Amino acid sequence: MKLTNKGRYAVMAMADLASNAKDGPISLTEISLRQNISLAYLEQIFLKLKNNKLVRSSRGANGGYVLEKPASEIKLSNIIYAVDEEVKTLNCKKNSKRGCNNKSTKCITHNLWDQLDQHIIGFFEKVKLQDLAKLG
Amino acid sequence: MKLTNKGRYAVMAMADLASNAKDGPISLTEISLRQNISLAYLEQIFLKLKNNKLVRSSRGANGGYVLEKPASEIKLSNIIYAVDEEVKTLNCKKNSKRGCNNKSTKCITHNLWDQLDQHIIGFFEKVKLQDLAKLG
DNA sequence: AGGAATTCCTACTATTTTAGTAGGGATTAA
DNA sequence: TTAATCCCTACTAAAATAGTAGGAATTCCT
Repeated sequence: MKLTNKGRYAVMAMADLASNAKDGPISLTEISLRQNISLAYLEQIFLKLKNNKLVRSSRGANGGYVLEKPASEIKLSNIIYAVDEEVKTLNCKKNSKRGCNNKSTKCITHNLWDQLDQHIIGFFEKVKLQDLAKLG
Repeated sequence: MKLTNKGRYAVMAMADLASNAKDGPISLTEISLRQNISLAYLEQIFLKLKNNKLVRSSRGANGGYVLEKPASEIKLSNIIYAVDEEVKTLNCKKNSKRGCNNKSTKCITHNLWDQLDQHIIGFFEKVKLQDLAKLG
């Protein structure tokens, strides 16, 4: 599973959005200052969040982002998935001669890693953005 | 959490040791062939496994490795820990000005990530090497 | 005694991934 | 018209990963 700073930043930023909700949209500049994440990096992250329909944007001055759905309906797995693309611990490389080639006894750990993935995904499926906002 | 190929190889190799146990020690050459992992890489891995008292070695011709303890007493977390050193998803960097500095509201995800670590560790704590050997 | 098999140990290196920067364009409110 | 903001792509530096290389030490076997 790719679980990096980018994923963490995304969760942080979304939690920020949720807990600082106001009338209009919230600009990345604000989030950048509050969460101490570089603006340019946030832009990249929000591009993906937007493409995954987790936030809605309005452009121009006073523009910014708002949650696309209520915080109670956004699962953390959605966020992680949006920015990290794959929610798998490790791919047993398809065309590699090394390691797992997914047949018979070669990769005894294959199933194990799959199970772990499910575990992690399950964890993030359970927690909603709303749950996090309470902590902030 | 650092959960890479090295960790997976380590688990594979240990499972191999467990399920191919015979009278004498098993050489890395054998494991290398069976599991399709380079010998030199296996050597590095087994150095760590040995330092962590998971295997015992005998040198020289006909040398090799045996499990230090019964497979029923070796937890996967022991193995992962031995080769990957840290079992944590992400460190909120101590001296970084970026991201979490672990005070107040800055890092709302800090606790979350800690919980996830516990989840993953718990997973690997439950499974014993013996459980894996059955699969192979 | 000598050769082959094996572990032991350290250092190096190529590749990939991550994290972040840079720069310019498009849009909108005031 | 200007400033703020989103939008988008490309680039880059640093870190981590995966693996190689090479030789030393040890032990078995003939």
